[in-house]
Amino acid sequence: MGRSKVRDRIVETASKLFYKNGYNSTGVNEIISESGIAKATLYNHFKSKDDICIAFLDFKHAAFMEDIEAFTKDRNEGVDQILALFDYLQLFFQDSEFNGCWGIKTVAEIPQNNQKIRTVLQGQKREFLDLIIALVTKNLKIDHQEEIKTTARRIYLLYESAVVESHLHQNDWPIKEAKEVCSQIII
Amino acid sequence: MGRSKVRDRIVETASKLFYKNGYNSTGVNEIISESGIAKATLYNHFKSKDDICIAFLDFKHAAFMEDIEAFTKDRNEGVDQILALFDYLQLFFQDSEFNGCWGIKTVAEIPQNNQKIRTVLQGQKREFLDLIIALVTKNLKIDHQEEIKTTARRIYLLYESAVVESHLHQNDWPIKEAKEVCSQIII
DNA sequence: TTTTATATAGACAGACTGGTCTGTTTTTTA
DNA sequence: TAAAAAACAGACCAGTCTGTCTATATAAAA
Repeated sequence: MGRSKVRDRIVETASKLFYKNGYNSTGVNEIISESGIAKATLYNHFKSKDDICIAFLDFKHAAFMEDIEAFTKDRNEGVDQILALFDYLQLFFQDSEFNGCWGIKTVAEIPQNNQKIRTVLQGQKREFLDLIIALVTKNLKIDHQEEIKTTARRIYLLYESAVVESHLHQNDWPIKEAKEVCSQIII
Repeated sequence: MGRSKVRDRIVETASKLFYKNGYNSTGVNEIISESGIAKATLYNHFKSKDDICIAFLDFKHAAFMEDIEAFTKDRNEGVDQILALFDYLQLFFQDSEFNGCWGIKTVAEIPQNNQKIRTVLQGQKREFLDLIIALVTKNLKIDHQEEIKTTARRIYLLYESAVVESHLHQNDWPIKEAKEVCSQIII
């Protein structure tokens, strides 16, 4: 998707800064000085800071989906592939750059009326839910479509709370507990 | 705790605006015009906007703890009092003023380095967890202290995800699913 | 080589922010 | 009634922010 080298560098730099310091705490001047490009160049590629925000969300989401898909695929088929979600999160948590859920935090920062960014995030979470649905379908022997969906939703909720709460409490007990509840659900 | 009528009015107005429109989107000028007080008066009661933020968090938290304690107490002893947490949330969700978790959203808005507000929120979540521990102790016949804590933490996680995700998806399925998983845990 | 597109640096506009200060008026207390 | 405390209005300050603009340099395409 990278339409140009310069554009990629902007998105990568902005993503790093947005995730580390927050959307509102990161000014466009910081983005341009950090990525070593001119302001006019930035506004040549993005019509507004909000547009960079969407590119940031897309960038993080795409990397996340790719990573987690690869990570789960490496496990033995069955419940392991589902529980791997929480092992992935555990690694993510231990990373020094872990800073919670970029999506939820970013949406919390933007004004209420900015529906576009909200919609983008909803779509991404929906995609993540679909990934879990695929995992459940493949790894658990469940007949009813409705039960698959329900199970996936519950795993999704557990995962999401594990991200947010491990970040908030600066401790990995939410990840461990969420994984444990998950295993109770799927076994 | 209301040290004065004026102070109370400031906190109530600021809380309403912070919760509805967000912390950064609400300026002190808006707070003073909405509450009909002078700017000097505001800065006579609070040394900075951050201080108003803490008062806001305290105000919302105190009301929440009081409400949820009263709400659960009204149910029959046993699992009902625990599941009532999610019924309370369902009512909260249906309220036109529902706007997610004020704490998580506010902390997401403030700069990384503002440790004070983070610490306040952690303390409040810890208090909420203690409330759940008390509920579990009272209503479930669990002997081991460690198992009580573990159970409470899991209920806490389910509740938190239900708040955040029902808000994000603008739908109450997270509340229903969280409640269902909770009942599986405690029965 | 000339043209065209895209990069550069950085000044600038204009709106908005949190917070201070002066001076006046009202309310409470003694 | 006199004194003290706390409210008022609002100008003002210093700084931040996004986004625009000018003018120049570079690199690719014709």
